Amino acid sequence: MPITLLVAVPLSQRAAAMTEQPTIIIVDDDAEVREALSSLVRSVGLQTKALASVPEFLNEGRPDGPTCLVLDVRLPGQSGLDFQRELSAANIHVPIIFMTGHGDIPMTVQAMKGGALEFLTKPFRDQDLLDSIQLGLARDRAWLENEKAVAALRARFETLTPREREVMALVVTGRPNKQIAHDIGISEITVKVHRGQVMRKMKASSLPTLARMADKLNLAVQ
Amino acid sequence: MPITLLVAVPLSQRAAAMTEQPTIIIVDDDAEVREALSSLVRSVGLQTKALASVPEFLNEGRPDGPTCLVLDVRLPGQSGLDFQRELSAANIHVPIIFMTGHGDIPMTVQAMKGGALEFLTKPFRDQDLLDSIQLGLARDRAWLENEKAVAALRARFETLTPREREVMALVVTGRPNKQIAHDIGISEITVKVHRGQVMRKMKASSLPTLARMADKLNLAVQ
DNA sequence: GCACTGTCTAAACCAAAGTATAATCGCCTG
DNA sequence: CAGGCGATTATACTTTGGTTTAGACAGTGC
Repeated sequence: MPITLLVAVPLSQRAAAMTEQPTIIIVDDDAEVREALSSLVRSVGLQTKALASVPEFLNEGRPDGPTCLVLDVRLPGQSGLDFQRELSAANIHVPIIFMTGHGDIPMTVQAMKGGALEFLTKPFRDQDLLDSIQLGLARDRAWLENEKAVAALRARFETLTPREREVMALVVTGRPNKQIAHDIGISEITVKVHRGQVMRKMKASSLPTLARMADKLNLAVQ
Repeated sequence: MPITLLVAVPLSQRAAAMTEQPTIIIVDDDAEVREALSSLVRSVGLQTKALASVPEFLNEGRPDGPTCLVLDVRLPGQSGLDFQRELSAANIHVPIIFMTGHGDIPMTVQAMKGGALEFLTKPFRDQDLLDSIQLGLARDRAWLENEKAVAALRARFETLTPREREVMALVVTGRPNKQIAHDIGISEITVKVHRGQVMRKMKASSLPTLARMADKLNLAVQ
């Protein structure tokens, strides 16, 4: 039986503490608009970072706390949609709210398909933007929380030796020790030893718990 | 310990055989457009049903096989977006492709947020529609397959007696028999009997398998 | 009343899981 | 080369899990 271990490696570096303050990043090439939006967002008690272009975002570094991007689709250099694609390709997950003065439907469709939270046409009501921002932050908080949990799991999984990983992959399918031993050609007692180690290292209190951890890690036997 | 069983009841009646032929439902009030689209879709070997209005859809009854809706957003009576909301509220899951001659961005955003697959502006290229339809069918097939599996699980779960469900809910948390017995105030051996029954009735070959079934059923102990 | 279902329990086992101790072997590193 | 780690195994036990057989009791429906 050929056994392969598949572990999802979610390249995101955004797994961060939940205690951090939320940050709203506003990107618009028009300084006046930037300032107005920034002021609006600050008026509801949220921390903002106003930028004129996209490269600044990557240079500035990403905040650790819950984040929401407010982007003009038409930006100098790279368009907002290109940037969205780029973030997506780099596996960087941030809720994006697009704004546009002269957008069209295909552009809107592309943005929404790409996972945009909202696509506002200027002029829009302040409250619409603020509502979207709150929704974006809520989603990002949930996402960060999940990401944090998965990262913790992965860290534990990485402390497993190759053999332990192999045994774990089979254990979570529900195969009995005897069968696992036969599958990988070792004795049953050795399987038990590895299995015990896996439970301890993964901090799993029960078999169903371990199975759910494996599922979250996309651990699979093929 | 207060124990509650939560079972998701997915009101959809669309769990059907995978062997059914796909059907594309085209709704447009313009008979010429309807015929042209219908002909286009049939030209690639797909079965179509052309309708002039939305109520017809519900009267006609829904096809059992993979389905994709092609809707003009502006329809006589109820708008396409209203209809989308209605389907969603009724928990009827069908991929929807919208078409429009005079749409705007807010309308597009609403449709996409509502889960629309595509939002095409007339005139569009035939191939764009056909591509979207194929994508819609693929998604619907996957959805139907999953729905079918969950329905089968639910059917088995419903053969369980109240006590068996209670025991199952605790078993899948990983609690040992002795604790479960204490939790619900019966003897350990009775728990074992119920547990065995649960495994047989649910056709679960192992504990992790049973746990995954419970997860799919949204079975929870609170 | 009678059959039936659901629930509960016990005795008697057998199989599987889990733990502790101890020992062997290969490999790599300081 | 000594020490550590990973992997392997054995012995010896304890604890759980799981099945079978058999009996008891309450409530439902015919």
